[in-house]
Amino acid sequence: MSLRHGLLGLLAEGPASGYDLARRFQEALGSVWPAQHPRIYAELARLADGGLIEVDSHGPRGRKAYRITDDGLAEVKRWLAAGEVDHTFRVETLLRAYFFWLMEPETLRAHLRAERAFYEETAGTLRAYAGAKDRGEWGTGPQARAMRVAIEAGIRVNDALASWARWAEETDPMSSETFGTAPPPEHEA
Amino acid sequence: MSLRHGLLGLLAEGPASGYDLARRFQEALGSVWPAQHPRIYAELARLADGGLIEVDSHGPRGRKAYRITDDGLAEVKRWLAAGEVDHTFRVETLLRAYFFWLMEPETLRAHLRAERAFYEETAGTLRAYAGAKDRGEWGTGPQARAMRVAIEAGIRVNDALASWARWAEETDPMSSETFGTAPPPEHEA
DNA sequence: GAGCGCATGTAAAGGGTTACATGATTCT
DNA sequence: AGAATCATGTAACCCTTTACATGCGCTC
Repeated sequence: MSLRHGLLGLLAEGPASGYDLARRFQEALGSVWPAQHPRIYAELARLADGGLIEVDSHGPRGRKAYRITDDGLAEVKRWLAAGEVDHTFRVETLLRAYFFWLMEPETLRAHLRAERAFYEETAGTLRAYAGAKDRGEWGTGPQARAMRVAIEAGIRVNDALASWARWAEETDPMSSETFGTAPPPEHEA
Repeated sequence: MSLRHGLLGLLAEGPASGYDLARRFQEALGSVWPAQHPRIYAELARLADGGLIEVDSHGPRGRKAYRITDDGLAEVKRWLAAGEVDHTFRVETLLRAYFFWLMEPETLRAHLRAERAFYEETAGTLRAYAGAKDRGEWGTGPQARAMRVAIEAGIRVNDALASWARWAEETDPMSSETFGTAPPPEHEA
């Protein structure tokens, strides 16, 4: 359950409404932690109930902005400091790989091509963002720096998966006698 | 909802009971797709209800082994062939990176060290598995080859995250004036 | 004044986790 | 005989997704 802490973290940057948070979750964290508005509104109500956030202001069409409280800020920091990191890696691409042996060779090749294209494109997009950050186009404050670090992780992971898909295409492991006879693959960049 | 297809995929290798599947999900897919036994038993009941699997045999202490049906096999293959891959990347490490700016410098350094150690160790373990596979110690059939490909993805992703954590430790982005002034980082292996 | 985007929510159904419960077999 | 482990399930709770519902304010 990290939606709770994700919301607190975003609110630590400044007051925001449920609508804002839904948009920012989608844009900034969407590929890492999807969250739809119903859950966000529900969680905001719970957080307000627990005194971790409070209503900051009322705006135009029923808009309600929340502000993080001292208790709330302490809670995010506690969460970040506590080492209990869940290292589960929920990525469908990896799950599917276990079942490649069930696929027709041509289907598999098409799949790997598409995957590689996707990860290469994503890595490229992230690199462009990173470049903009490095040129200071998004500010140089702590948040911008943290975002830069997060983007770097995204670049490296997407690169890794792109290179994996390329490797899998090239060694064509499911239709040849590659394994059990050939030397282990080199781990190039 | 991929537990359904994960179960079908495992059953495509041969009959198994809910208990078996829970163990295999934990061991083989646990770091990628966690699944607890209550959900597995429930899903098996649903799959049997839909005619995608059927009871294969009854064993010792109430053991019920299931077998995949032709419909079930067709359904996994359909799923694998359909290109609708969800590229969401649910990894808590990445989520936390967005909030690094809320951490004390020493806490952050300790966190990055621990993360790097974890990913390096995991990559090492996977490399050992991969070596065993390459020596043919786990057979050379289609399943073993698919497993090898999946492990390769794990190695590359864990390496990527280890190298990211090392990079973040070294550039110390949250306590220095690295960004907005320095040249972009090199993307070494 | 028509239409779009803002903004909040409820409802229903399903997915996932944790705790509880039970009994059978095998091992020592 | 006692302990460990095999094996299946139910119950409660929470998280997540999708669909439905509503109304305000701005722009054209």
